Amino acid sequence: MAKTLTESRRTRYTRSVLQDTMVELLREKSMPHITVSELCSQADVNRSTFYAHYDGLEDLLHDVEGEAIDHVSAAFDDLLSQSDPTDAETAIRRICAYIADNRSHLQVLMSSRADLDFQRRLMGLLYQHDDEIMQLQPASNDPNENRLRLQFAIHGAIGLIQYWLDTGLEASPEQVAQTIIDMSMPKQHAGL
Amino acid sequence: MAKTLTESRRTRYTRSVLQDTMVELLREKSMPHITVSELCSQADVNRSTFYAHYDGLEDLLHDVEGEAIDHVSAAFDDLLSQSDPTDAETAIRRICAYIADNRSHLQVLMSSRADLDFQRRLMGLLYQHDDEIMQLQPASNDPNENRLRLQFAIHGAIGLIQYWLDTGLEASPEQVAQTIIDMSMPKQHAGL
DNA sequence: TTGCGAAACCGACAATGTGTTGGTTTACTA
DNA sequence: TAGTAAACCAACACATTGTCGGTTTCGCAA
Repeated sequence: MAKTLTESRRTRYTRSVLQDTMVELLREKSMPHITVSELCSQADVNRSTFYAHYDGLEDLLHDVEGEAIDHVSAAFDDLLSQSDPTDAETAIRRICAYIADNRSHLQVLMSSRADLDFQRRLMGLLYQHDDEIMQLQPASNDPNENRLRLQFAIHGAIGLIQYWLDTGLEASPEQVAQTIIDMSMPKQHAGL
Repeated sequence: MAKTLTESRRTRYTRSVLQDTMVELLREKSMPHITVSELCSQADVNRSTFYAHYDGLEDLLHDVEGEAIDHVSAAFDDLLSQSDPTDAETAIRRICAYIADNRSHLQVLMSSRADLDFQRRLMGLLYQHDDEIMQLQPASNDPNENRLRLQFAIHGAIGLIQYWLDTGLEASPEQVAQTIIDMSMPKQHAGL
């Protein structure tokens, strides 16, 4: 959120309408094809009012994403605190279950219609827990190698989840979780 | 390319200037912040002329990507025909070497400044060779599981390469290739 | 080499979207 | 219930977009 406006019932309602409309529009078309005018008209909010709240469409989207990120982050911390800190596998399974439960918003934000910002921020979240992910892999003597593997694992996991959401969650959460776990553990090799 | 125009020295030149300018601009700013006007001014090409060749900026970008895809695809087929068809690992190593050699264009097209189209088309290319990739993995009885693993592997590989390009190719091609190979082979598990 | 035709240039057009502003109306809240 | 902040409204200057009809330039082929 860019513009700071007093927090009241009315402002909260207006913001929420704008946010919801943004998500609705993102179900139909991709970001660059959405205009402020059309959003306001569909949200039944005056265009001036929109600019009183946000700098532009990206700003609004960022706000929507932020809210989702907060939810995910909270769920994350929650799940990780519950499970044995050494048990990364359980955490992954729970995360997949969480995604399945909250598909509606995530489906839109993870799709290619929105920014890449959400994916980026999600990756940032995963980086904060990189030690748990590393745990799935055999420690390498070369720290660079670990970084490359982490990249592969995070992109792979997010890509897989995106595919999962795009295909209407055909696969079960357990199946997805297991795939992530299996694939995050590389085949051992003799080294270069 | 949308508009069909006779192939002549002049048209080829104009197209190439427009394409090059697009890539230049993409080095500075992302797609939605580029305008037709600015592109034409920088390319020193009349705006009408631009519209004689392309429907819009996306169209032009698509053209640029198409050319790159053609190159990559050709290199792909070339590499695969040279190497033992059962030897996927060698092919991956050669692909990484190819990327390192042609970094300049790929660096831009793979970045988040451009479309996601290029990534998508690149994935499509990989799908055509899914059997080679599958080869790296233990066959599963469940075809769905194979699909999920393929998703993970492809997204992981592309994400890793993107990271590699973004960080100015710090790692060596061999290192990247080896990481892809290692990570595409999942840890065995007892099944669900 | 020259001349024809296609392509590039030029200026202008309506249409659409963007931010911003000053003034009015509505509704929460103290 | 009165005051204030937020929402509405109308209008603005500005930029960009596609699309014209007309002119100039260039290159290929006779």
